[in-house]
Amino acid sequence: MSSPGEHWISYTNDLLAGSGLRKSAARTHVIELLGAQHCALSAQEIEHHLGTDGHRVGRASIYRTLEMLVARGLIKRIDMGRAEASFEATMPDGHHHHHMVCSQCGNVAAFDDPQLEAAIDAVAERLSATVNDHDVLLRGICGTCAAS
Amino acid sequence: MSSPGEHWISYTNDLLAGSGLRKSAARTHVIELLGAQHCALSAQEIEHHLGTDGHRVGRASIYRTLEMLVARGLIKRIDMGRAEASFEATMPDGHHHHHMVCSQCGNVAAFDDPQLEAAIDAVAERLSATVNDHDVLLRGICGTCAAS
DNA sequence: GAGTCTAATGAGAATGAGTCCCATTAGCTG
DNA sequence: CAGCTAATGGGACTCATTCTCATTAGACTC
Ligand SMILES: [Mn+2]
Ligand SMILES: [Mn+2]
Ligand SMILES: [Zn+2]
Ligand SMILES: [Zn+2]
Repeated sequence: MSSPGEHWISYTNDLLAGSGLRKSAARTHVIELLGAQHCALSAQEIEHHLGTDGHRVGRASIYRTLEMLVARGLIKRIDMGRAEASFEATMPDGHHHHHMVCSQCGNVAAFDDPQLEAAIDAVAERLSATVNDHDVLLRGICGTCAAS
Repeated sequence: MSSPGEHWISYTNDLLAGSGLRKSAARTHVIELLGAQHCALSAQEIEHHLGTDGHRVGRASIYRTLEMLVARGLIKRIDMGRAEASFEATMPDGHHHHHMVCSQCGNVAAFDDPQLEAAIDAVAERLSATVNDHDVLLRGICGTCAAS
């Protein structure tokens, strides 16, 4: 059984293998951690998770890897209104989700909505400009906070 | 002739007048600058504009004013992927626009799309959570950059 | 396997947006 | 005008992110 995350990991490794990049433990660990996630992680969370897993990686290397992956479109930087940015794998088929942040507890929920995607494509069509990426962030009250 | 910005300024001043806040030059200048804008400004841009206009205001007061206005829903904090956040007036009738950033030159264009708003309302309906705000950011190539 | 070249690493310094502190200024009320 | 205290602003501080640079370690040759 190969999860979508494992698919992304091998896809990413294959892509990087043929790019003149040397193999490195630091990069491998960051990529495998990102691939194991179902939602975004911040640089700090990555540093902490890797440390806990016994695969400590220098902060500079984490940021360098993230920058490199963003530049190649393999991950996406996501800003959720917090102090630090988050990063998540981008599926090669373009499939993705967006986020809703609870303004009370800060909890983040992912959602996937084809009709919203269609609406955004339509907007891009209406504006006569080339749109190649978009962010959507909803803010509101999550279920847990609503029941209080 | 009263522009929408002037309307926002008086609306804001009226609202603040009946809130136990003292009148202050610093706050007044920030509010008038924001009201004169048709799109978002960063704290740094505000500091610079006010300095140029001969109305220098301390950085701390600028941030305090922005925080206060955000807390009362009079302005909105907008993150456009840059290092600093931007802020723009929120019209009392809820009317607003979103932004498209050129990934080449960084230029920002505002757009207003009722159909997109309807689509977002529909998403909020589908998720069974209370959604009370949203951000949308498009990234792409602007007209100027496309012609190069 | 040793030698060479240089990409990659990581500790720590540097940067910079935003926050905090606190002595001073200036609205407001009587 | 006096007294009270909200508001100001210079500058210290925080903390995410970037930069520096001496060291490590892939990859390729012999
Ligand atoms: Mn989408
Ligand atoms: Mn909208
Ligand atoms: Zn919540
Ligand atoms: Zn452009």
